Amino acid sequence: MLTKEELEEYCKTARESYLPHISIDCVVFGFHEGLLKVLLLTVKNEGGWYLPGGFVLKDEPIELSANRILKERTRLDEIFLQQFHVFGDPQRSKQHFDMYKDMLPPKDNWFTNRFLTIGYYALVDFCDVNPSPDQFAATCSWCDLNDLPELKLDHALILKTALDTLRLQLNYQPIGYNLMQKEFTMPELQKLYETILDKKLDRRNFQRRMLGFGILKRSEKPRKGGAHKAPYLYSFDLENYEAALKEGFKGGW
Amino acid sequence: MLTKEELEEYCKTARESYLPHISIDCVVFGFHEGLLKVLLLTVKNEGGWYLPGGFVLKDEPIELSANRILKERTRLDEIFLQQFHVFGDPQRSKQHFDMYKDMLPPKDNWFTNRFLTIGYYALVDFCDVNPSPDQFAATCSWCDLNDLPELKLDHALILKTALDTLRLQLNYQPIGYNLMQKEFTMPELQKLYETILDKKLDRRNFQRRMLGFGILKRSEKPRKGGAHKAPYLYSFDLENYEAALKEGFKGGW
DNA sequence: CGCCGATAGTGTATTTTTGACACAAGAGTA
DNA sequence: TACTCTTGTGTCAAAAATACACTATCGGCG
Repeated sequence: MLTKEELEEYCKTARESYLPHISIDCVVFGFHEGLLKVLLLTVKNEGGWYLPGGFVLKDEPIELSANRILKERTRLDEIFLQQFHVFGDPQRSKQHFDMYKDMLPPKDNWFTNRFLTIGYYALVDFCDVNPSPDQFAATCSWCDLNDLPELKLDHALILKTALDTLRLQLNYQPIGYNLMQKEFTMPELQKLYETILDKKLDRRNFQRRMLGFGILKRSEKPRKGGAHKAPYLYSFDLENYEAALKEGFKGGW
Repeated sequence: MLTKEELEEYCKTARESYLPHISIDCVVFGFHEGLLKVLLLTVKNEGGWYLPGGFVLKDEPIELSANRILKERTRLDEIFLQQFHVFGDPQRSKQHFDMYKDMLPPKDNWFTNRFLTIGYYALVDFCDVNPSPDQFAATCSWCDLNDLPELKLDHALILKTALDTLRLQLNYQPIGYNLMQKEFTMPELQKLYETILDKKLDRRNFQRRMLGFGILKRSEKPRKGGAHKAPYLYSFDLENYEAALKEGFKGGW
């Protein structure tokens, strides 16, 4: 929560720099140890969790806005970002900023405006990311999708919509490629599919089908270390992968 | 094109009523005689074709905006509308309204603002629609998708994106239901699928598969009149249809 | 009235893909 | 070396997709 002076300063800058009434919220997905994760923030001096979000500069393409916002708020840069929905309920942020309501007259107060928010989902390699909060955030951390805290605003809806989109686009977007590490085992990839689809898959049929797409390259050396049979390592054959995505992977899961 | 007085009046009303920097454009699809059609407008005293579009009232949910805009501009009401993409290039409308640029100072001039536009696609029963232009439009008419005029602004991109979305969502949205008349023949439905997918399908396999979904009811009486064997009439079994859509029709085309 | 052309309805053999399942192989551990 | 756990691979039956051919019925025409 901001002091009156901070609020005034912030609102002034915001009005000068950003398009009014428009925001962007990002759902950043990562995958680690068989679990889907989302990057969430908490705000200083305030309880509750938020998706990383921000505003659109007056002369900035929105794709770049989304990228910039993520970079500013989480230090992530040049990652896979995909617009998925606009949330335009006039009430969606109405009560939320009540705390600032009386500090400034409505016409000066950026936060009592109505905001449409454009939802983007992002896919990152969990291991590449070292979440670190920006000046406004107290914390920035990965949360397990199965164990989410309560989210502020309509961010739970945005998150759910992102997840539904992910599920629907699994055959048309490079989701595996962007969420997995460079090299991975077949069981790890299967776990990702199972998590996104929320459904158990048969190990052998999954492997047959995946290999059938012709988008995987098998590395010579298996991964050692576990107390079991060493699994082969795979990586995506980017050329074939992209060609296959244009058609979509046929068949359902 | 507006006179200076009309422009002043319009800008004043717009600033009072609408959210700035945000617009909505609608791609209205219809299907008639085996061809996909799109509803396009021309503007009075100006060449060129546009998608029907408009603005969001300050306190209006965007879904209602889209509905209202279509109603105002084309008299269509309560039709299937689906948000599909936001177009946010800062240049997308920059040059377009140059004709109004010098009539009013930039801060008063609604049209020299940057606009993000939210794309909606709409599906209507062609026969229900009697296109009629509103006060701003000179004409409002169906255009064949294979024979489109040149579109203003980035409306060609918006239209193409809508069409791509339609193709991807064919198995998840009630596209057939909303584009076909209440009763239709199997070859007519097949033609719709062929048109959207831009691909020939086998008559017999199409029929078997469609019937296999269990979403069609066959009417007792066939359609008479043509100089050929009378085809059966079908209609959608709405209950099964909606249940099936939740899962998605499995398999590709 | 019967034949023709065109379109619609239905069936069947073949191939491909899915789904279910079992066993062998390798790596660490006791 | 035997055991456990996990991964890799093969096989068979069922289901689905594909390719293709025949029959039925309408209106029109001689």
